[in-house]
Amino acid sequence: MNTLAEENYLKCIYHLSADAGIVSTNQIAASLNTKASSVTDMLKKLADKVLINYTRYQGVSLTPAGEKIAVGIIRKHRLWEYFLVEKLNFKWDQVHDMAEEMEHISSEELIDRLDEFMGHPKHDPHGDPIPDCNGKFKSAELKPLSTLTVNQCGVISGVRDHSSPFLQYLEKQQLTIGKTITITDIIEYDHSVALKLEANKEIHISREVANNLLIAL
Amino acid sequence: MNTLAEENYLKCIYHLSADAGIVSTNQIAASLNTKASSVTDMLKKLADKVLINYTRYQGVSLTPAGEKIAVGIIRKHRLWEYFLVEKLNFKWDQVHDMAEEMEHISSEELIDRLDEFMGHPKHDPHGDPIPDCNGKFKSAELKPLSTLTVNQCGVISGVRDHSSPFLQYLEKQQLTIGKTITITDIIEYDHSVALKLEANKEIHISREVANNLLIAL
DNA sequence: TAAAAAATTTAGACTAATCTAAAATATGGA
DNA sequence: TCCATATTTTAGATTAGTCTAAATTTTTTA
Repeated sequence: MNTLAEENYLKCIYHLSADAGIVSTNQIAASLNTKASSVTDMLKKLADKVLINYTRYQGVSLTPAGEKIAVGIIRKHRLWEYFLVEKLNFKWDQVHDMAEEMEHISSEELIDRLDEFMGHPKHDPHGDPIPDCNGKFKSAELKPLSTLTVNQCGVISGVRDHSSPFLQYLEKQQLTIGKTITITDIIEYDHSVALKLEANKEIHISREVANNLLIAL
Repeated sequence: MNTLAEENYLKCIYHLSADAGIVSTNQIAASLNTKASSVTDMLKKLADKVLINYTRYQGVSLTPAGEKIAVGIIRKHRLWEYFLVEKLNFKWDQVHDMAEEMEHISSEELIDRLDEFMGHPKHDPHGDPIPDCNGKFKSAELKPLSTLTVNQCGVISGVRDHSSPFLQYLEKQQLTIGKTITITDIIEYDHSVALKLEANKEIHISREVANNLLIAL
């Protein structure tokens, strides 16, 4: 079908274009830890396969065919993450690298059966939505915690940073998916945030943490 | 660690040396559907890494390090096959190609947790023994059904041919792992075998089938 | 709006894994 | 034991993906 490298480029372009629409060569190079010249080579190949729209110097976007492949890989990634956490008892900060390998197992039937085995979960352990077998999914309207105001209340529903250190920090602070929080104070000076957890526990987080925590109102 | 190709060569050499001890370049080429010259190149690389014992024109065997890697891959393959059949309800003739991909997922912790999740199974769906996390396993003393004599009785415990058509045929004849059979007749003319299944059902199989069915006495 | 800076592409080279064709070595039968 | 045949290795080429360095194009800014 497609090579490992091709799949990784498509997935990367998909994620980057969520923010930007059109994605630049340098963005891809930075995201994949490779060089811009390598990216250019691959873009030509993907354009030949009609998986991306590409004109020299003008950046790229996915074609419908390319997007379909990317979403399929993301579906696999998130289902395997769910499996690793729910069935094999891994922590949410341990599963990313394993899922990064498992997302390239090719069988569609395998992933559909895995989906069924787990009861068609709607979200992965980090709160990201899992596309269904047709690639459909709706991403909830989430806002960074940093955009809330005092007394606003919401449910932790996602993260913008998937790194282990960040996830471990959240775990320690009990700031995990599904928890309800209420903003009690916002410090003008450094934009840090004080908030109340369910058991009335008060905690205080930096602006950066608040920026990377996504809340459903 | 090691590349996909290296892992496949090591696994292949492991399987071939079960019969022969020392394995020839041509045997490997035939088994991997590649050319002898490609095999020679890879053998040099594996010898440099001290994963095989290799002298030009003299065939190869695995070093302890090479065998350890091969057994690790086989452990993964068989555990994933067990998972696919027991948890995702695939048939025993459907799982080989998927496991062929999954055996290269690198995490040791993943495979150990999978092993635990499934209750440390001792055999895969085809009756092959699953090495434990130290690479230890004992293969039962199995004999091809074709070597039994009239009135001998035993339990179907393995197959020598893992191809879908053979496994599907066995399934249809209810000749599956764990079934007890008794030889009722051996036809001199073509060495075909008549046998009795548990429910006193009588069936008749060719010499070739009898050769590929492994029995524990 | 033109020069400087940044981004991108091209050119040429490298590695891993493969191939074909030719050369070298081993083996088995007369 | 020697030759024909089979097996294996070498030589040289190819493809995918990557790299560095140089050239080109775009963007910024003065």
